[in-house]
Amino acid sequence: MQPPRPATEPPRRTSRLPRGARRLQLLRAAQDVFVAQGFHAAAMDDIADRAGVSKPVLYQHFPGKRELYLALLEEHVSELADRVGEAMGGTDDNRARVNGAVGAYFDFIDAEGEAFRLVFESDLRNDADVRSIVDRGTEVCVEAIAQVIAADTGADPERALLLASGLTGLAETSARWWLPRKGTVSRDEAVALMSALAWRGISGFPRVDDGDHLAH
Amino acid sequence: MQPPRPATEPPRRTSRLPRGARRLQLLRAAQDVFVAQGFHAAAMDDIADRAGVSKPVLYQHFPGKRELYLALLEEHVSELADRVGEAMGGTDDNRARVNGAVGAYFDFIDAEGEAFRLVFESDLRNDADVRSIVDRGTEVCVEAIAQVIAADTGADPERALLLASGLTGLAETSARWWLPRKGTVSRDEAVALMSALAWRGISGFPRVDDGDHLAH
DNA sequence: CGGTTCGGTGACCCGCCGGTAACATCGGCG
DNA sequence: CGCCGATGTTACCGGCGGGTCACCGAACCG
Repeated sequence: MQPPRPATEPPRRTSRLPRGARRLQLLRAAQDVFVAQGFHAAAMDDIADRAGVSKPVLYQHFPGKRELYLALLEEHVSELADRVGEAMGGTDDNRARVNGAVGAYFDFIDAEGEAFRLVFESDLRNDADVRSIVDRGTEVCVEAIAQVIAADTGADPERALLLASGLTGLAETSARWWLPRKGTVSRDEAVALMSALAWRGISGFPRVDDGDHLAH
Repeated sequence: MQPPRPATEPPRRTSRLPRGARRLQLLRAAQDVFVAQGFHAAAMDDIADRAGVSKPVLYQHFPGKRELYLALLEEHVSELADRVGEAMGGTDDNRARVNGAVGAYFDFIDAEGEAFRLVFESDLRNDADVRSIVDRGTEVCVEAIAQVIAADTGADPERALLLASGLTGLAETSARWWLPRKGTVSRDEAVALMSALAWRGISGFPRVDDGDHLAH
């Protein structure tokens, strides 16, 4: 799993690294620690130790703990938003869109490193910047889906957004439920099942020319 | 050393209270502070201040910050689980069950005091006890729903649980999306819309006698 | 009216951890 | 070689906040 380490992995501590490489290594180490312990329980010393380096090095690359965290958060929020965006834009078949979007959530949550916990289980949601980044990410996903719903059912924007938010919740929550139970249901089967649920639900709102009688 | 206190100290503080009443008041104060600031940002002094009392009083009623938090968490997790349980047990009509369960999530999230944030946005999820309480709560909700699904569609337990978890996610996420937008869509309309989505989805899995071909 | 009790307080302790200053090396270059 | 500027390290500071101690005063009771 680890990238090809230089065979010169001696008993020595990490040899000196150029700035760029060190920075990436620190980001990886920080992600591991933040995911495993959360923001508050993670100490800067833990992160430095995990990178085989001392604390001041961290501060040579990042101005503070919060900023380090924000960088990682931003990265993974964008990742999810991109995947969902691709699922919406990559086809004209709405059934495939649903399948793709549900798959995007499952793959994001099943990704190596459990980075999704930074996004969905952040223990820094009180921080205004964190809240703003996370909320903006879900907003992007919800809006991408709502746009398709509005276009293909004629639902007014408010209701399309509400429906879309429900679908993202369906995908996110079922993926998180499934993750520790991967052994019993395969990824493809789970995605197929949840896509079927979502599709049967949303395809029940057919195209109309005025969107006023959806909720009966 | 210090001349007598500037006697201009205005009127008395809070009147004395019997133990039980004080305890309840402290719980209310703690909930307000924990909801507004999260566990980590909340200081015991904040909670005591809000109750118009000094910190040691807090420790006469609760052994520590964590325990105080756990008491509140437990309370609200049970509340949600009870509401969902009632929605499942209160009727035989599956359409009504869906409507009731979705309504339960909306009401829980729309409740005075925003206590739902303790459950769904806890910044102490790393704590083993917190995780256990929250997970157990969602498990109870998911199982209650899954049982009905399994009984009425013949789906095997694993898949019924997965479907049920998706439905809870749909309700929870859409309710949280709706909350700050109450002004534009009424509670009843939102519940009706999301119930319709969920019902169309789940009622597409009809009763069968062997549960093996649901996910095609 | 003296004393016991119980609700309540100001002041303090101390461990943890984010952040920093001062010092140590490695390696390239003229 | 001897300098210099990056890369790293050890050791420290400071404050925030959970938790505690010694004490106070109102009421109640005999």
